[in-house]
Amino acid sequence: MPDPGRATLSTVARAAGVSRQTVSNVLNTPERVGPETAARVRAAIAAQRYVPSTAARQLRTRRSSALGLRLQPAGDGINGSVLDRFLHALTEQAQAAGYRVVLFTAPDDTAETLAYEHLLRTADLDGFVLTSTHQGDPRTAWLTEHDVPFVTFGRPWDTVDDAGQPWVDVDGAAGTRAATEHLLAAGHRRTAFLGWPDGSEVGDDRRRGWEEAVAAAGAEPGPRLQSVDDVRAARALVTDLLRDAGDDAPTALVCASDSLALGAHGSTLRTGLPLEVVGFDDTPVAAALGLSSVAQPLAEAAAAAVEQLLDRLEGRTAPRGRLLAPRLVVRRPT
Amino acid sequence: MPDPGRATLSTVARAAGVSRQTVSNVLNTPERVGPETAARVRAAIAAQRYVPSTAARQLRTRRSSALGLRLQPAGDGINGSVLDRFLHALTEQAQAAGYRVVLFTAPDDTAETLAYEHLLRTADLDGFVLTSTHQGDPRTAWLTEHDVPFVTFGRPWDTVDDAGQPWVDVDGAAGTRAATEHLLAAGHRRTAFLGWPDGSEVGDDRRRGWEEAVAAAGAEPGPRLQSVDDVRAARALVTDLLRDAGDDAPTALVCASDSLALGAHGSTLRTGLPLEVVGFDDTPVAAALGLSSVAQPLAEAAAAAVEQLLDRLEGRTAPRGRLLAPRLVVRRPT
DNA sequence: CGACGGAGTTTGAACGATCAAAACGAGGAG
DNA sequence: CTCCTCGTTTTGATCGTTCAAACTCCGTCG
Repeated sequence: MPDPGRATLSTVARAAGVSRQTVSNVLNTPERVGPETAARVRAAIAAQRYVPSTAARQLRTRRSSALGLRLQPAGDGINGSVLDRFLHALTEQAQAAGYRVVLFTAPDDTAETLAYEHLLRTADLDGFVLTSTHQGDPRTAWLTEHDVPFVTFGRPWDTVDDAGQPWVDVDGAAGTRAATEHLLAAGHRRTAFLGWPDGSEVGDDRRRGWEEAVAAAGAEPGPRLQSVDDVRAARALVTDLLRDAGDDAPTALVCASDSLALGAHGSTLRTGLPLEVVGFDDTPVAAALGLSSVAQPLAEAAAAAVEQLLDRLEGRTAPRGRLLAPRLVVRRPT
Repeated sequence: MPDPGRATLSTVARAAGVSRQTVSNVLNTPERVGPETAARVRAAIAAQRYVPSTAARQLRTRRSSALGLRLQPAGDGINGSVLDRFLHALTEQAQAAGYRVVLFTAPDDTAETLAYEHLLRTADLDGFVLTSTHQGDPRTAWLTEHDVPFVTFGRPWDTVDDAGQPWVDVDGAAGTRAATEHLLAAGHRRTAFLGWPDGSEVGDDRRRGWEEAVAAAGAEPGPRLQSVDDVRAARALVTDLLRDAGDDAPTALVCASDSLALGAHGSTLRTGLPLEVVGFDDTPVAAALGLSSVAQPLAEAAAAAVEQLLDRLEGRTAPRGRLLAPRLVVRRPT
């Protein structure tokens, strides 16, 4: 109820001395409008500060210019800030392209598919952005089956039926490879890896980068540790390693996340033993502690995600799938 | 385009043998419909899985059932997770009430008011949720002037013209008071406070809680430190304090944020001097390091914010402003 | 010279809901 | 028996846009 005399197509048309449709054409299909008429209409639009009503447009075209994103439960929170930054960049990119981001929550992936259905019916969302995809994800299957446009932040890990879905991801292996190469170049002989339990696609990918870099350098691989993504668990594990390994102890450690890196860092402070730690995700915690970390190009990822989704939405064909290179941020502990 | 034969009021009406309007009445003004008819209609609605189109409803009623929220630039990131959790709870609460949360970004507060105008015209947002309000905030003034409903997470700090705006906030002073009392009860004699530079409303509020608790206990206040909200700066400051103070050194420290607490904690690890640190916001970092911290009831705050905004939107009158009590989470360093 | 074609523009009908007012039927009062 | 009222249900108009088809010029071609 802010403005009683809101400008509409008709008011603009009247002012410009043309019909509704012509005004509409100026906005949507300018090539159909004569240059002189177009100028007159544009002037009227500007004068009345006319902006089309998305509601009316949506009703007619069945497109809402809105994208849905499920907000995950906060989780660990250290790594959580990754999604936070992604969300920010995503909103910015979508906004620049004339789209809005609408949030929703769901307790789990299955509930999320129900939410899709509801949102599609009520809000006519044009598409969805999925995060944290994993093997056997019920969400991509549902969306594909119902022919709903979407893009995933995360590769389609299923070897089957990744039927040309658009996706964006960051090359985790390349990140840990760069981290490992950096450590080897700095003179470290034995580098260890601290990752998550086997079976997590993202985790396995990051471990692979370390393995490859060690092998490529012809170095002897240090121990390969596994811990759930928890600071204390990681600290205990690393402390045990450092105490028991003696002279064989690695002098550098590549971690699959900053949570793990924070744990390892705590262990070095406690034991006083030297261990250069590299984390993953370049969270504020890593920055605060002066830990090197692999930074995901989140703004770029968000931009690519929006681009892919819009390509699909607006009927353009484009290469599907985009793997971005992360960047190692080198710091010295302070 | 998911379902060609989408259910509408008309299809439901036909199935139930009534008119469109009756179906609409069943949903919006049930008291006007006969009980037997209502049952029949409801059955048809369920059978067709009918959900009203927000676009059509919005076009007619000029209400969108959507709330806008500006996503702040990530900032520090340690404390950033606070807004993240608030956002999650807000989405959940809004969703439960049949509202959606639409995001947008803006580089600064002034640009944010421009975004309001645009969003109101195009998307017909019903209201806004503001975070991080401060003195002389141009946003609340703009919204009030244009008669746009909103609620702030943060008190109206301006003493003037806080014209009964609805707001929700957490009692920071109560949080630091509880923290200080906890420390005093644990036997600490000299407790210090590490806050932000004077002039920040939130910071001053938190400091006040510490001062009051110390005074109430008749204890001698320890030093009052000021640092920008940065881990390294805080660590340096606390290290200096511990080294220089000698026997007078405080044994406990109340901090205005977990960033500061993290810095102080690092300082104790380095110097080896004992200092019990309490943080603020109960971020994952505090949990990871085993630091006590004051937890904001974010879910409750989000619920209260939605409630206040909806009271306004749906014409109910209710008390404006709600101050929530935080909760001290006590941990022992691990 | 009339039919043809195409660029530019207009008209009427939809999209799916709600509002306002009218219509309906049954029951009670005069 | 008629009129009125009240509770319930229906009808027509409307929100602001886009689609599809029609219309108007005007130049060209057979």
